[in-house]
Amino acid sequence: MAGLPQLTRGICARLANSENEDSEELFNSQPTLQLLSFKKVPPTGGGNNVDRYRVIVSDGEHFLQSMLATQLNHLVEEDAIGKGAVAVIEKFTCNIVQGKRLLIILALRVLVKTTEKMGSPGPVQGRPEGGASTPAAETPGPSTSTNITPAPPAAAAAQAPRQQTQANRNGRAAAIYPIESLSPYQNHWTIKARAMNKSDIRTWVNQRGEGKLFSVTLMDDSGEIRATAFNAAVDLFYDKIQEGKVYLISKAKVNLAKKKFSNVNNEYELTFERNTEVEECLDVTDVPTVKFNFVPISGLQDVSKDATCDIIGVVKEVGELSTITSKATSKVIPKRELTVVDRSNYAVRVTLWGKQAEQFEATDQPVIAFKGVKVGDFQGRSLSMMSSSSMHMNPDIPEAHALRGWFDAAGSDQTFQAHTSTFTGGGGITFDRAEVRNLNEVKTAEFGMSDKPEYFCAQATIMHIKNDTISYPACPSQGCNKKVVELGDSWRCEKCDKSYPKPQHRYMVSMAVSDYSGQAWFSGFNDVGETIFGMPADELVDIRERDDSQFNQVVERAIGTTYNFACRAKQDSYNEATRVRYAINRIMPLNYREETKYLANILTHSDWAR
DNA sequence: CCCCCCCC
Repeated sequence: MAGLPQLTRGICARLANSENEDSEELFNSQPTLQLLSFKKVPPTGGGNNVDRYRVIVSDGEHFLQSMLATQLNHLVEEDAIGKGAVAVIEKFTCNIVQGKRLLIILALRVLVKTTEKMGSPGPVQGRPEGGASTPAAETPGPSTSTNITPAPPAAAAAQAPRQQTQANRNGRAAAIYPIESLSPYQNHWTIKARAMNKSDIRTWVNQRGEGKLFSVTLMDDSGEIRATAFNAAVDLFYDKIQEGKVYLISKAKVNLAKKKFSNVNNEYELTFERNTEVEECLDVTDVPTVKFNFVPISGLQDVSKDATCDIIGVVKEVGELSTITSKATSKVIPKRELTVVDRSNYAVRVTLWGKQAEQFEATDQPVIAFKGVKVGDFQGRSLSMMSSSSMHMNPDIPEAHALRGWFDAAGSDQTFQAHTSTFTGGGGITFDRAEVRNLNEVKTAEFGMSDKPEYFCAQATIMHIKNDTISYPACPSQGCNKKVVELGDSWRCEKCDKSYPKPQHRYMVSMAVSDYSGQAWFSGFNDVGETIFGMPADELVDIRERDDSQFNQVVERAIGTTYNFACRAKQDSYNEATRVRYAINRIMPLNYREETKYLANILTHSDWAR
């Protein structure tokens, strides 16, 4: 084996049995190992959507499972490391996965690439007693201290007090661990992370007592973790930690995160304690600012209620500042609604609360990225800011620039589809190909003949629009939609018990639609009118009053377009006659890319293709 | 150790 470096014999067994050996000497050693095999592991869904590499490492005697930290993936992808490579593992940590120690490789340096397997490693067997007395690794690294677990006597006594100075004295940077490597099983770490989303100080009072807390999300290029400080730790760290700055943080407690309370993508969370060390770091290279995982607004229908998501869009409208009274606490809370649109041609309402609602100012329809906003089902889909959400106006990211360009060029003239609510709490709010019926079938299969409404989808073309009444004058107060009556020079809403100088017209459209099998009359409300006419009802009413032929043109233009519909069929009695009426729950312009994909898929899988 | 995030 001449010419090949020495492997750090025995290290695999020590690591495999290291639960009783939480010694910094072991964890700070830099063993030389051979990388025997690589396997790409697809994302599990829980984490960030990145492939990972499982690597079998060998010390010549035993082999051991390990994972590459994702920031090292490029080494595999660029073929810098591969089967047989011998490397110094410069930094690593261990997690316990299904009762087994799993080595996580955080940094490595390749010594030599060879295909020759060194030694004849076998599996680590049993749990040799006295693991701590196995010979130390050949290349001990700098030591830092442990703060909880008693390490084997020799190591612990000598090193405990040396915590902070060690790194400086060696003239080496402190060993920085990526956030993704943090786990409760390992406590010698320092992270270098940007503080994002610092909350206000909140107080609580409950049966178990009272206190105060604040929390902050810490982020580096490997991931993010939520950190919380309670009581005395609030005084220690609240002022020190500032939004957007980068800190070296160590000795915080790592706990399992309670997933249902967090939208931060980490299994764990940190608690700042009295002895936690937080030091601002001025070298902020490679510490990202914010990470987004944007969902198109059209895609919100597939995000479940109460989940959080990231959205980026143009603020089409800024609502007035208003207030609501919380039912639970009867507190009065300021709120403001933004209407945000994106290139999916959907609009969604985002609610800001409290100070943020009061202080919101936007000139000129800015692009805003929202991180961690909560998805609600009001009017189909709505979004709401939470304390852990953040809002980033005109962020300097490609998505924002692309949106700006699109909106300024074309988007501002567009009409946007809204997520619409279900009327009865049943299905039928989304277009679903599995639910598509041809119109002949709809009319003959006794759809909607029962007492309950029934739902179906259709792909059909507008053939005719009843144009005598296409809209009604509605109450302008948000969400009321009630018809108002003209009284003198004002318009009265019975429901709101208020008069308004002007109504807001809302569409109520009846149209004949047709597919290859037949024709049916569908009716739709405001969103349907806006989709087919491409303008709000007020505008079309205005056109009609000014110029009837121009109005007819607008209506004519809507004829002949094909849409995907989600409909509700329901029995209805009118003038003593019972018939079935078809209401449009959702109308979707055809997405030809999607339609083509669907058809191509049918062709590929049909008998004709064989 | 919080875990509320509101209303239509």
